[in-house]
Amino acid sequence: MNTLAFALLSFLARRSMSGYDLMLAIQPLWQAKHSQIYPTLSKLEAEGHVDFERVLQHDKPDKKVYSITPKGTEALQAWLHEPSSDPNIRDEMLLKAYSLWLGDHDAARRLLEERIAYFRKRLQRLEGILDDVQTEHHSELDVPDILSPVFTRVKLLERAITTARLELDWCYEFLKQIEQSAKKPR
Amino acid sequence: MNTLAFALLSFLARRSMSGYDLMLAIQPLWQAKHSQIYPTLSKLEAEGHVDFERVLQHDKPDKKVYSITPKGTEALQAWLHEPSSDPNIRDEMLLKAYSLWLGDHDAARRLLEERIAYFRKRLQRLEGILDDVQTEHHSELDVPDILSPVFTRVKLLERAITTARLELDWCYEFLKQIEQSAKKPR
DNA sequence: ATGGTCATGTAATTCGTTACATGATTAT
DNA sequence: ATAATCATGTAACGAATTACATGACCAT
Repeated sequence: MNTLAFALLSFLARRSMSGYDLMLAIQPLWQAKHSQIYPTLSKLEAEGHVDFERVLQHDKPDKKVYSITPKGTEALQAWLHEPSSDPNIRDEMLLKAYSLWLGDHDAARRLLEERIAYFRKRLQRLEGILDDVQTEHHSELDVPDILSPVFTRVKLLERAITTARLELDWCYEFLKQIEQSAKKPR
Repeated sequence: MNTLAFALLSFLARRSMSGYDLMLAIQPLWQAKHSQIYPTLSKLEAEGHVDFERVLQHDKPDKKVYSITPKGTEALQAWLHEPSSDPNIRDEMLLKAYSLWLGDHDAARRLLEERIAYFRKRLQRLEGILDDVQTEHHSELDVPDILSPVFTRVKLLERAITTARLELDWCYEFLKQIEQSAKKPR
């Protein structure tokens, strides 16, 4: 079982859903296309880690609703005890920022503005989700309880929001310095 | 040309070095193993984006020192103007944190302590490098100048340091909440 | 009509990791 | 002796993206 398989189990442990739902839900934590998710679900099913029920829909296409099995839950719990591999960040923008000295102020500006747009959108989405979760489960969140699925979810949402804000701040400051640098006579 | 190829050009644009040196230097910005770097360098050489000189060493094995060509610099500059793909983060630890509600306090503790150790080490390394760069180029950094390779490098180092500190803070707070949660009778 | 969402799959290709291979020097 | 660093490469495998394929429903 690879990390994607455990990622799918992580979501199915919270609620049963279709491959399509998983594809959408999984994105913030582990990006994968449907072409990778469907075969992985088949494997998990063959191994007995998940099972599924065919749900017929009149307006939309039929779907397979997957659920985690006891065996799947055990595998997921065992995985929690294993050491994790180092975080892996691949960001083309950072690579370009590193070589901006070879470019012009215009390229620099566009590079950062693109990324600012991306993080603004992301921030809004994340803040909306956190808001929903907090109003829906206000009572549960007074006291930290790791054994609550809501608590761990909120922890990750908060983290995503703080990092997004930080990324935005970095972009804004860099952009400001680019404008300063552009105005300076050389 | 893929992103790795541009990553290699980004480093060679600053100074000529061997595939081995590139393998070490590239890690903070784009992780790649030597088995991927050597063939990519061969391709870049075949395309005329880089060339190399064989340097004989008496104490160590001989090496090929690669340099970027004018064609390579042009390709790199053109790449700066292209839109960047979204950042891609793969972090097993976050996935496990999301499912910690299924585990025990001990698994949670170990998960975070592992990550704390990782970021402490990383922070130290980054702060050391930034220190060296700043003392070596103090005068250049008074006024922001994007067209200076030192400036863009410092920007990325600062960013890496801030995010590492943030990650650490998040881990510490989470760990504290885990201890609180463990003490509470259920 | 044109494009978007819902829904599931396979095939081809590229990217990335692990393993195989070699060999000298230096430190513990 | 044993492991680590320097140095370069190939082969096999697994992971991930892109493209191919189908089809209904809904909004503009």
